[in-house]
Amino acid sequence: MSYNITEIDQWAKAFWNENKVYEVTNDTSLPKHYVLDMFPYPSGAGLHVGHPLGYVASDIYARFKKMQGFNVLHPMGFDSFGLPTEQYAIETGIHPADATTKNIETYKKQINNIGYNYDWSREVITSDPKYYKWTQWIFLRLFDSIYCYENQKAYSISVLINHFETHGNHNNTAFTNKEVPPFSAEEWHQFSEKEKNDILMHYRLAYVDYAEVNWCEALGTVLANDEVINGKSERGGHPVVKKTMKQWFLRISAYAQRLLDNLESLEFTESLKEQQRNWIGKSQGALIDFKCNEDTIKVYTTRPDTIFGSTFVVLSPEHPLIEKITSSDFKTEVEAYQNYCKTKSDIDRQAEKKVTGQFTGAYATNPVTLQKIPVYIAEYVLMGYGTGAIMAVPAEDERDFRFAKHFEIPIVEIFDKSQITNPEIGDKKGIYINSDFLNGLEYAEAHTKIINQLIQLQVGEPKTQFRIRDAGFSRQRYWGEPMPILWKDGIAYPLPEDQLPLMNPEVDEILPTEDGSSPLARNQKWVNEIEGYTRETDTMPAFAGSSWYFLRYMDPNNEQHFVDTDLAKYWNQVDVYVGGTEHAVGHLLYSRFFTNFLYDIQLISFYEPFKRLINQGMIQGRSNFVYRSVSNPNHFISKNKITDAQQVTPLHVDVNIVENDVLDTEAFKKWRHEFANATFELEEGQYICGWEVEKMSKSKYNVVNPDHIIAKYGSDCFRMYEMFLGPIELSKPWNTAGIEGVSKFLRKFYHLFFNEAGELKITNDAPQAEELKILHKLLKKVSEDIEQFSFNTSVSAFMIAVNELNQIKCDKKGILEPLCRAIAPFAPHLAEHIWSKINPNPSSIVLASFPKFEAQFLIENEVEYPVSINGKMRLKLKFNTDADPKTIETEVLANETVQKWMEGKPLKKFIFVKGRMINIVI
RNA sequence: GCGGGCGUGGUGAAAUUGGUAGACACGCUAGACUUAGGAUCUAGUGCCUUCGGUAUGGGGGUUCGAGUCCCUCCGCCCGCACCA
Repeated sequence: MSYNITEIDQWAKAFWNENKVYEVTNDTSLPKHYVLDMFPYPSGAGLHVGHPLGYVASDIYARFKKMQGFNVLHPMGFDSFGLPTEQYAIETGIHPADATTKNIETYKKQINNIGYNYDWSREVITSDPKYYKWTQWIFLRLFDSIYCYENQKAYSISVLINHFETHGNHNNTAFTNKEVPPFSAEEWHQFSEKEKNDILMHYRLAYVDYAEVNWCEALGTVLANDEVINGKSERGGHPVVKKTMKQWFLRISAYAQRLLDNLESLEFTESLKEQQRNWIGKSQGALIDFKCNEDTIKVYTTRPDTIFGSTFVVLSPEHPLIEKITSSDFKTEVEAYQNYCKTKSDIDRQAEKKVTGQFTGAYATNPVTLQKIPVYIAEYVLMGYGTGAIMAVPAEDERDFRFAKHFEIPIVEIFDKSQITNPEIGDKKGIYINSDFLNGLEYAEAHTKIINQLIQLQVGEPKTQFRIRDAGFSRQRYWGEPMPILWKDGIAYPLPEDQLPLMNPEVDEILPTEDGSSPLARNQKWVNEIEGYTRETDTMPAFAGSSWYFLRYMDPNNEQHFVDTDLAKYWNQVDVYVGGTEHAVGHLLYSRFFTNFLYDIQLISFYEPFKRLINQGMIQGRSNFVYRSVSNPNHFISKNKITDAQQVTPLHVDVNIVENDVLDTEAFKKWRHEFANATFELEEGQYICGWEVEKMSKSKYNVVNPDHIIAKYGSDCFRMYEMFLGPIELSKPWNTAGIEGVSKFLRKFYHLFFNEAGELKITNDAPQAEELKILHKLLKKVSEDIEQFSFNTSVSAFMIAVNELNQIKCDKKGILEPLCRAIAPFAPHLAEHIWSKINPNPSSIVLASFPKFEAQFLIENEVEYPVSINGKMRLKLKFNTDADPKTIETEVLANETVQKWMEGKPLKKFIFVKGRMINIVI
C-alpha cells in the first residue's frame, strides 16, 4: 500500500496554496476564458450534495482551458443575503451577519476539500458592504433611467425631462405600462414637484407603485412572481395572497422583446429557452373597441379573425367599467357576484369547474356585425391579463362555449370544418363562414383583412402583448440590501452616491413592525437620520446581488467603479456557466436584464452575460429499506424471503450501514434503541435490503456526505466518480458502491509510475508505435469530450488507456509524462504528486500544457472490417487501409465463411464503406 | 390541454451521429493466491439455446443497413396553462 491518498491530497493542496497557482492575473495579452459556477447560498446545513457535481465539471473544464494556454477566470463566491439566515436569526438571536460568516467558512472548507482551482482572492460575497455598495449603485442607475422603445435602449431620465420641458409628452417614446394622460410643455412647467415626479415614476426602470403583490404572511414579505409556485411560496410552501401595497418594481417588461430576441444567440438548452419564452409570453393580436353606450370596452384578442362569432363580451369582475355600465335592475346581482369573487384567490378562480357569471344588463356593439351583444362578468376572465375583457367566441373556445350554453347565448359557427379530421371546439381552423367579407378565406388572408378593416373603421389596432410583469423589488425584511432612497413629501430621492454603501442598521429585533414595515423601520433614529427626509425601509430581494456578481469577479476590489470598463471588455461574457435548471426564469432572466441595461448605459461592452450554459442534473439519493413483519414488529425479513402471506412494513434504513444492499445486522441493532433485540430472517446468511431512488434527505437516511467519501477515497476519486456516474445534465442516484471501480483505476494509474515501495519506475526508453497509439487515442477522445462536457466518457477513456498500458507493461516516460498532464484536470492531486517526482524542480502541473493530440500516431495500415450478410454481422476481415474496393470485393466473396453464409445465392449488391464496414446483399 | 425531453442488461451507462448494440464500471458466477478475505489477480456474465436464434418501451415504415430518421400507440420526467 504505497499510494497514500490522504498524504498526497494534503501535500498537493498545501503546495497550490503556497505557490498561489490559482491566482488569476488580468494579463490582457493572453486569450481569456471565463468559466463560472452559480454561486451558492451558504445555508447552515453545509454544502448541498448536488453542488459538487457542477463544480467538478467546471473545474475540469477550467483547468483544461488553462493548460491550453488561456487566461482562465474561474472564481467563486456566496449569494449570502436571504430569508433562511434571517429566520435562523429570529430563532436563535444570532445576527444574520455572524451566521453568514460562519456558514461561509463551513462552505469554503468543504469546497476546498474537493480541490477546485478557484481564485479566492476574487471572492464575491453579496452581503458584504464592499459589494452591495455597487448593487445599490446599480439600483440608482435603474432609478435614474428610462427605456426608449423606439431605439430599444435605456437612457438617462434627463432625456425624458428634457422632452417634457420642450414637447410635453407628445411624441414621447419612453416605455411605460401605465396610463399617462397627454400634457403639453406648458402644462409640464405648471405641474408641482410632486406631480412631475409622479409622472416620471411611470417611466423609471426602478419605480414605486401601489400594486397588487404576492404577499406571504408566514414570511412577512412580498415575493416576486418566480418565487411563487402554484400559489405557495417557493421557500417553505406557505400560502401567498394578493395584496395592494406600495412596492418597488423593476421595469423588466420594457426589455421583454430584447430578452426574447437575444435568446436565439445563446447556447442554452432548448427547454431552458422555452421556459424563458413562456415566461416572457409574447402574443400578437389586436385591441378592439366594443362600444357600450357612451363607453368603450377595450378587448384584447389573439384571433381578431374570429370576431364574427363573438356573441357576447365578458369582463373581469374587477373591471373598472362595470360600475358605469351595469343597468339598475342588475346592480344587486352584479355586486353579489363581485363579492363572491373577492372571497376567492386567483388560483381558486382558475380551478373553478362550475360555470359562473353574471349578466350586467348592458349590451355592447360588435364593431363588425353591429349586433348588440350582452355584457357579462365572470371569474374566468382575469384583470391581470390583456385588458381584463374578452370578446367571447363560443363556437371556437371551450370556456366561452360552456358559458354560452349555460346562459343560453346564441352560438355562431364561423368555420366550415367539413374538411378537418376530428374537428373540435377551439381548433380555430377551416374555411370562414358567417363572416361577411372573410367568407371562403383561409387564416393568413383573413387575419390581414380583418386587421385592416378594424383600422379603417377606427375600432381596433394590432397589439403585441407580453405576459411578463415587472419584477417586485421590495422585501419587508432585514437581511437584504437597504434601498438607497430618501423620501420627502411623497417624493423619492436617490441617496447621494458618496453615502453608499447604505448599511443595515442595528435593530432591537429582527421582526417586521406592527404596520407591516420591514425590521429596518424599528430603528427610527436611522430612518430619520437625514434632516427633512425619511429613509426607505424596504430591502432588496435576493436576486439583486446575484444579477450582476459575474461582473464583479473581473475586478473585485475596485472602489471607484463596480467594474473597470477595460477589464470588463477583456473578460467579457461568461464563456461557460454551470448550474441547475431551477434558476431558469429567475436568476437567469434578471441577470440578462441587468446586463442588457448596463450595456445600454455604456458601462460594459456586451449585453448578454452568459454565452453558454450547462445545466447539471440533480444527484438523487438511493434509499435502502428493511422489511418489518407486521405480526412481529421485532422481526425483519430479508427482501427475497417475503411471501404473499407475510405482511411487512418497509422502513428506511441508514445507507451507511448497508453495503451492496447487504445489511450490517449488528450495526442495525446499534443504530436505534428499538432495534436492539431485532431478529432477522436471512437469505443465504445475509439480510438483503430493498432500494429505491428518492430525493436525498435526512429523513430518508440516504444522505451521503462528500467529506466522508473524500476521507476514505480521496478528493481525486470523489471528483472522478462524480463524473463517471453519467452525463452531467442527467439526474441520477448516488450509489457509493460503484466508487470502487474508480478507486481501483487510480491505484492502477499510480502504479504505472511507482512500484510497491513507492519508488519511481519509469524509463527513458523510446515509446513504441503501439504505446503512442494508446496515448493519442486517449488524447483525442479526452480533448473532444472536455469541450462537450462529456466527462463520464473521458473517465472511461482513461480507464481503457490505463488497462491497455498495464497490459503491455508500459514504463516509458515519453508516454506516461503526457498521460500525467492529461489526467491533471480530473485528478489534480495525484497528477501534481507524480509531476513533482518525474520532473526535478517542477513548477505546478496546473501551469503545464495539455498534451496535444497528433493524428499521425493513429494512422493504421490495416483495418478490420465487420462483414455483414444482409445487414447481419457474420465475420471480420482485415484489409490494407488503402486496399482497392474491387480487390476487397473479390477477396471477401471468395472467403469460405462468406460463401457458407451466402448459401450459393447470387450477389445483389456489395456495399463497402471505407474504414467502416462491408455489407453483402443477397 | 399545449410545448419540450426521455425510454438500451440485475445497476450506472457507452455507441465515432445511419454502419460490429451493451464500451467502461458496479454487481454476480467460477477459479488462483491466502491462516483469513469485504484485499489482489484471472476468466465468464443481455436473453433463449446444440448449430443458431433473438434483443435498444409496443406496433408499423424508410434504407443494403435503424438504438439513432419518419408515423403511431404506451409509459415516465420537466415546463406552461381557463392567457383571451
